[in-house]
Amino acid sequence: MLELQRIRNEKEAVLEGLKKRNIDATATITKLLEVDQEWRLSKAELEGISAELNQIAKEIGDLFKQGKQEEANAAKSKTADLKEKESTLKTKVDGLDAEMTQLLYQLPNVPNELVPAGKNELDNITVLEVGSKRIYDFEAVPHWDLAKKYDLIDFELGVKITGAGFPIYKGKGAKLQRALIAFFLEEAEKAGYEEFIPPLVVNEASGYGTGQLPDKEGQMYYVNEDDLYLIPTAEVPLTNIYRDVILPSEDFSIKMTGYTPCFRREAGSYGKDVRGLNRLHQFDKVEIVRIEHPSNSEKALEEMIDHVKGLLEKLGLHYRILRLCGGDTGFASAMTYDFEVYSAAQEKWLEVSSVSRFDTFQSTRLKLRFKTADKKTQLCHTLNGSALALPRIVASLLENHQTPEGVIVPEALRKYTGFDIIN
RNA sequence: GGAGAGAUGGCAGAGCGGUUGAAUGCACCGGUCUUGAAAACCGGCGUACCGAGAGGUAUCGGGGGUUCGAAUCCCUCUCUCUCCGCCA
Repeated sequence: MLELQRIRNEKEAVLEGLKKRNIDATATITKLLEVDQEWRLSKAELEGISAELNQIAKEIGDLFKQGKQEEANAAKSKTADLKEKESTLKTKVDGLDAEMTQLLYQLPNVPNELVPAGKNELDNITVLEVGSKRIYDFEAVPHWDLAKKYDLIDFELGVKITGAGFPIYKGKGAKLQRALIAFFLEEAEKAGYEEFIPPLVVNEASGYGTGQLPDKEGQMYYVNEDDLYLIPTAEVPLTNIYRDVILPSEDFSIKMTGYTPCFRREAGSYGKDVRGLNRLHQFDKVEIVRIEHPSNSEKALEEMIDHVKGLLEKLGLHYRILRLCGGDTGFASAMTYDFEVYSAAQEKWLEVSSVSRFDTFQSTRLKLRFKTADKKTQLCHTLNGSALALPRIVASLLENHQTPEGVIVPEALRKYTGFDIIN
């Protein structure tokens, strides 16, 4: 959620920034400022009346103490009118307040100055490409066929047990999952991230905290009986650890990591994009989350990017990094870098990681703050990234490391898998 | 699932319907003392919003009610704890 203060003070800059998302927020913001203006006036009036009532109540108390019953009772009669006004104004102020919140929820984050304007993925900027497309001297096979050939993943069996999008990993396929998770966690630990194992279901407040609610309500699985949501990413429980927290000093840098399964309804997906491991309802992911002083979030983002680069390089994957354009940047994000690995077999780039800085967009909702040296409270910045999500990494590994003899396991992974080839 | 108890400031823990935004202790910050530290003593110490400021308002789990006045009374929801049952 954008800070109201910022919209008041930098209206033009906010509008200009949102244009990069192809959003003309003029109407919303004009309305918002109107409501805000009225809210402030009404609130001032309300508080004046409350003050008056408080004053009278105090006087009545004193009169009773002095035994002046009659005067006290006389004073009581003065309040009826004020109470009536107070009640009306209270309703009005609450209504305006709710209206502002509603309007604020509609506004996405303002993109960072580096974010290019643009509509969709075509406008993203490739900032780096490492490696080159592999040339095959045989027909490259897509991962879903490889998974079948080597009996690694059974998609049909998953349909039987649960439904489409819930694959069953078996044998070396299962072990590869476990190896990747261990590898990613250990790399994160080496980079200074503390490991957490959070709950896989969260309450409503947590959903609002990181911005999944109310924007993406339909994307999460919902447990009606207990009013809980299955997490779509470890970002939700990990970041919410710091909901309603005021860090005691401005000297902090919180680095968390966690492996969790992730659950996404993916309503609206269809066709080729969902083939094989490309899009699942349940998948595994190691997430990295950071909570930073505003002055450090730029550096933190760089570090996270370097971390993900390191992972992909250790896995021997050819990849590129995109700086997403305004239109492709997520609702809550101020700037997002996507990592994509090229799949020759599918003849397309697969998104394997997304690293974002949210600035104060999440911490506004989370009420995540820190104390400055002069004892003021100030909002923290939050960031997060996948490091990494498994399915498309598995797809990439299978497709890019395939040989006629089998799939070669990257060196870095072997100590976790215990085997060096899948055949 | 059944029965009971409870929810107050960073923590612990008082609180009669009327200067209680809230005693007290601990923690924390500043100071005095000390060569330094500890101890002792003095002072400070929640959050949010409105306001240029003075100041005002709200907040004792959430919501509603009674009252001139609610942390204190009533209703309701949520959560926590204890015991019993069930179970990994």
